[in-house]
Amino acid sequence: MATSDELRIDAPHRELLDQILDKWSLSVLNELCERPCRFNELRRAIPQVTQKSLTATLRRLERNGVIEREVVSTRPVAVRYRITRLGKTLRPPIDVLLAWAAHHMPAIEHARATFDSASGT
Amino acid sequence: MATSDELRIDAPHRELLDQILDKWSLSVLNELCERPCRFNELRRAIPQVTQKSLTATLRRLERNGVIEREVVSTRPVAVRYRITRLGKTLRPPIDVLLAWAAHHMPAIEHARATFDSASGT
DNA sequence: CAGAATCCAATAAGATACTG
DNA sequence: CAGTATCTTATTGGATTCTG
Repeated sequence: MATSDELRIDAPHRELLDQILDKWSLSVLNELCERPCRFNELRRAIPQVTQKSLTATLRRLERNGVIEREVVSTRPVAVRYRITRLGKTLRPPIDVLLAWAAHHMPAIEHARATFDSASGT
Repeated sequence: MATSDELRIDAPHRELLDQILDKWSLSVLNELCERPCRFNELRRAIPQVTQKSLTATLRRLERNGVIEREVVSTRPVAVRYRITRLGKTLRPPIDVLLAWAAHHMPAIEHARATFDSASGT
């Protein structure tokens, strides 16, 4: 039993995971799990991300309640992003995922090579 | 200790997770974890996916070694997709993820509502 | 510093038609 | 049945400029 509907992936769940597991979110969450960061700190920590994409990612994560944005009114302004309590609960799932990736990476690279050579020939 | 580099998300890992956790992969893997499926069975099981996206998703998953494609040469041909041994190891990470989503969905919807009303005003 | 605005190129997604 | 091919249309991503 529990084979058929143990896990239904309905649209809301898919959409949610899409928003939290996208290209840059994992890196951002990973940074913010370690310490609060300012905008340009994050840019430096994740060099490949553009300012535009980083902004979009931060907004999305904030909207979903996993990070929060605090404006420190100095001159010039400082903005500090930090992980929320809800966001912290994401750590175990993400860890499991990264552990999976790290562990199986060799097998996957082998599979890719096999696939590519089979197609390329 | 173990705060700073406990988890580095390097490019290969990010790319890998991108390929396996994308919009349709979770649904496809979920179906194939339960039983082998033919192409059109998958289409019916995941009604929103287009034929084009499903084909792309299946190729990508096959390339990464988590599913395999078997052609049964009847007339007309049948194609059977099934999960591989490697693919089965994805189940626990995915389960953890879906459990997280299911459990925290209410909190997230609340966060979204709060965020949206704060912006909209 | 922390973005918003804009423009443009590249890519992805949808719809349709066709094939072994 | 299980796709491929093609065309068109969003949607994304990068680069650049500007601002409180």
